Amino acid sequence: MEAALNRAFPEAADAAVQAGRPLDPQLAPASRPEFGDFQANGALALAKPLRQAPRQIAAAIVAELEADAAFAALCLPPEIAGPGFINLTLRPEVLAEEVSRRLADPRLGVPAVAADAPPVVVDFSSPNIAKEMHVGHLRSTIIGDALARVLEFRGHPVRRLNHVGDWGTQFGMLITHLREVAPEALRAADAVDLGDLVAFYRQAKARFDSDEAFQAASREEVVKLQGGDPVSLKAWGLLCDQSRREFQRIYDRLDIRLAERGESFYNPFLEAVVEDLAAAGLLVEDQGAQCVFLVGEDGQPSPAPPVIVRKSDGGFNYATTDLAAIRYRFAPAPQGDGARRLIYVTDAGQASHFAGVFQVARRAGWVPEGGRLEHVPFGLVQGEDGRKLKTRAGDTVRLKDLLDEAVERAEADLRRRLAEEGRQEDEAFVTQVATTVGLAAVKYADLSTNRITNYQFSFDRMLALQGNTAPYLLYAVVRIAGIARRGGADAGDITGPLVFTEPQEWALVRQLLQFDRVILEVEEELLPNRLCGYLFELSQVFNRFYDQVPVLKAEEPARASRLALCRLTADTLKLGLGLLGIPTLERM
RNA sequence: GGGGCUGUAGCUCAGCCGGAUAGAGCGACGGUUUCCUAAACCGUAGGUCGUGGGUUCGAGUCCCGCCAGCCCCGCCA
Repeated sequence: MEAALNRAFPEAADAAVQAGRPLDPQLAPASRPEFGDFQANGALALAKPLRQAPRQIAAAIVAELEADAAFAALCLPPEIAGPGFINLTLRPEVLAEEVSRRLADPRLGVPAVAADAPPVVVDFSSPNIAKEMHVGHLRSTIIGDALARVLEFRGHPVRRLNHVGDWGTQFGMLITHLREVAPEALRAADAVDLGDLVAFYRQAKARFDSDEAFQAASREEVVKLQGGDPVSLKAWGLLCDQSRREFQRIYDRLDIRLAERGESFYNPFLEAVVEDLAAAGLLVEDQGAQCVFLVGEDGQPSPAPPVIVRKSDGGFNYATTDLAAIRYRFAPAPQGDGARRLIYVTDAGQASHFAGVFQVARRAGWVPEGGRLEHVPFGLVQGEDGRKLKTRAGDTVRLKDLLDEAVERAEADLRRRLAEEGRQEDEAFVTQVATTVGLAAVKYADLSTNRITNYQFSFDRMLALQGNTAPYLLYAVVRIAGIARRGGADAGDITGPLVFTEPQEWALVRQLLQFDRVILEVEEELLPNRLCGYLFELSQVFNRFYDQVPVLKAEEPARASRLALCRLTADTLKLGLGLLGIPTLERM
């Protein structure tokens, strides 16, 4: 629809400006409903260069538009408003036809990219082995999954990579410590449970920070591990397996698919990374470490600390691993992923790290023509007191506990409602609804705010039944399902043209037809909250329609047209929520 | 000290390439149910968009300064 308008507009615009200069019509969606569907603001900008009144310029453009048959078939006569805005309104029959088309289209009007599109890497979640997943992993996991779903729906081959922390100094610490306090954990699977492992890790970290002998032993252990010592490798493998199973429980619960490719995967490439950088003349030795110094936008040396790719003790660090990952992901198969876009979903605190690493990768020539390298930062999860979310005891909140509580609260809420309404439902229903609503609430609350700002976590707000929340959206789907159950099952076979008369119907039509634009925007901007905002508005518009316009009791042909609108609304909500990783319900 | 992010209604947040009268939700106050799930809908009140300049026909949005909060800053990730 926008494309068609874009085709129609420049022709007229060019004609109008034959005597002048190139023209940007500044075509945009209307800022308010009473201005129609689109508005063109270009006339205002031209007033000065053309030395004409803006309304006069607008009138000239409108005259050209009206002479264009293709335009006239699409839009009602344009209106000039205010200081010189041109307001465009699509013809009702054009809108109705587009609704019909989408009803028959499983993609709901969203185009798919070419079948041979190159892979996109989405790097997200990335917990550390030997630690439990905590609230800090929540946002990366949920946002990363939603972005991956949107990109997959668009047809991109997406590599969902879990860059788990399974390598490096931390393992030296942990193995060294375990060797002393719980050697059985290094020899047999599941000798200690993960909770204990977490405690051991904490102890190891404390010793590492305070005990120089322990520090040295840990470093030595890392060297042995990186050198392929079989005993160390065996211990490492056991620890990884154990953590992996715990992570998988969370992922299964959240319905998140993820391929593990931890830091250790890049181990064989680290040496080559440093060699590449040396060959490119980027490497400088400083205080015994191999560094790449950064430059500012102007090409002058940057005051930012250098990226260290080889420590003074000869070991590699995370920057080296991240560089190896970039190199591998852009490199053509089979020695790489052949990707053209890398997306990193990590907290905003790592922004400067990624800025540095990305710059080094570019200067090393690893980023192909047209390759995109994007850090998708997000803010902290805060408690309702505005500080970093902690348990009452002051510990970090385990992800498992957080999900449990959301589901428990959803269940309590549901049972209270069932009692109030005197409804009888079996236990399977209660479990199903509580699980779906609770997890949906957690995901949606996170996704619905602009990710860059800190996010204030509140069970009460996310589970609220009104407002921009998962339960509100799920309820809209349930209402439509109710209509379908009571006689709307034939809504699929509309043969004649759709007929709409009520303003609430047109509002719903217009909202429904925005879906494709929103998806393309999320694909580009990587902001899932845009999709949430759209779905919330769609639910609101639908609820107004539902409240004020009868469907099943309407006379034909209105009844069939309204049923069709309901179906397209349900399809859009289900698809949209699905792209956020949220399943829907028929009843709740 | 350097860098990044944030600052919009009492609270939580939107605000798209700079467009017309600043947008929701919650909370407050008032109203709506012979009707498809009222978990809904309608209305009222509530704003110096942190602040001072600048650019522009037009600035919450772009540029510069300042203030406040949070985060990051060489061999952890």
